Amino acid sequence: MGAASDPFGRSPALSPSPPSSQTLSRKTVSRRIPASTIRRLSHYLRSLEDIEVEGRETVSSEELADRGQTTAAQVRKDLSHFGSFGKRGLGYRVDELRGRLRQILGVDRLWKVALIGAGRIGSALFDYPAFASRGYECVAIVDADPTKVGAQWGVLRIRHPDELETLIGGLGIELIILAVPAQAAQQIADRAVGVGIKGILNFAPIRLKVPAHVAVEDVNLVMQLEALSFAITQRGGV
Amino acid sequence: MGAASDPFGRSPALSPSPPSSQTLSRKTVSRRIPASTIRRLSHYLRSLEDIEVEGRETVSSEELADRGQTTAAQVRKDLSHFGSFGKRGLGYRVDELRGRLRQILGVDRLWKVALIGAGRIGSALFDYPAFASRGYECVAIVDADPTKVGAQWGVLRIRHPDELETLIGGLGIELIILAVPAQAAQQIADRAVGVGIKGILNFAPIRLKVPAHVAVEDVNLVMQLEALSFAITQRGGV
DNA sequence: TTGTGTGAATCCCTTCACAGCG
DNA sequence: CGCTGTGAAGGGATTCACACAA
Repeated sequence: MGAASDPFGRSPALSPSPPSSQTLSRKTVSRRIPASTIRRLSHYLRSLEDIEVEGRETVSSEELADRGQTTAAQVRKDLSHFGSFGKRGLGYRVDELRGRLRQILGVDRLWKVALIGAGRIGSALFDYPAFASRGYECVAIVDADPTKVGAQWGVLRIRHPDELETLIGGLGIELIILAVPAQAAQQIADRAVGVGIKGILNFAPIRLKVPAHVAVEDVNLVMQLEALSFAITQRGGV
Repeated sequence: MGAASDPFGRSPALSPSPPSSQTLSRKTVSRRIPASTIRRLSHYLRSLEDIEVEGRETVSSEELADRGQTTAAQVRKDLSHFGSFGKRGLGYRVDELRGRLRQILGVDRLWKVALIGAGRIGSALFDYPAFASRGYECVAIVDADPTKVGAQWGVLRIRHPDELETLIGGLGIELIILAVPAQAAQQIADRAVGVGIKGILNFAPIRLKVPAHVAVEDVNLVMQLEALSFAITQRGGV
């Protein structure tokens, strides 16, 4: 199974396998990081960017907590997994913490992404500004529909699935966004894994089977809608 | 804060407020259901539909577990929150369990949904077959862009945000899909809450502030991409 | 005998509370 | 004095193990 992701609800924690030496100058990242911590780090990063725009230079764990619907203790505990970034009595330097979080989350570099599936979802995601702003760059588009193959999207031309391996290998693609029908998803994933893909953002409503070194994040909007209708239904009596 | 959702990482459990009498003939649903249980129920439902297509009449907790990347004990525990649906020595009747799950998740009826924001994401979601198959029907589209207002999408015409309250009230809309820019999201949410909306599927990367009786589910693709790059980055040493 | 339903045990995440540094 | 960093406590969710029903 994929390392990241909650294929749904499982995965209590991500294990950053080898503590390994690394750019991050911190206390040998403690073995197991809760998946929820990572999600929160992502929010802290966003908050820090907002705060930076507001011109502030330091933040307290409490303010970060308020903006993220957590507690100050949780913020500190989350950060403590990776080191000590704050100054007692003062708080955190906004720009410094932002940089640290970018390192930790791995968004201090460019990621080459392939978009597999140029349907409705695919087209919404292609060139999605939020992705680009975090260094995720779509460098290939693949679709099986013969009427789409060859079409020009921005600077890219839609490729035939036969070219999948060539594209991934040739362009140094590490992540794929899988936005194909459920029946096709596993097969595409297998092929991508075969040529060394490292992570999959999966929109197909199935749990992909991939080796442990491949990370998978599932996007399941129906599930989320069902979580809403459950909450609403339970609440009211019927 | 909204009842459902994990504005990110928090919300360990959803509380089905009043145990209340209800259609479901089960042992007065035990006070607190883990959010992860609900996510899994959603998967079980999907698996059951697949199994039904395959023509099987019963399933064991073990098979359900295999298809959903959980354990048999977890499946039984999840279901036990709502009653005893299986037969010892046999398993679960596929059609019966499917019906129960549909009741529990609240998808045994139609939900009227408004799509707020007719941009890339909105257009990908409009008429999304997976939504319709679960009884979520889009009955209104709203967008602030003057060049879009009035445009015809299928049987619907895009409406001006001024009409938001009228539409929600007049059409009996209970859920909104919020696919507008971050700056506009809170304001729209407030207005929708003001006219009695019950749930929000939120694509804006902010934590909406809503009263406790309103459910919110956040969709945050950047966060998921960051979870991938974190997992990948940690794994390899750099 | 098979596979469910469930208390008990375990594990992990969050919260608490405070020592300690700036 | 203020606010971080963190061991310890607490609370939930998952896993275990088995009694029991079909």
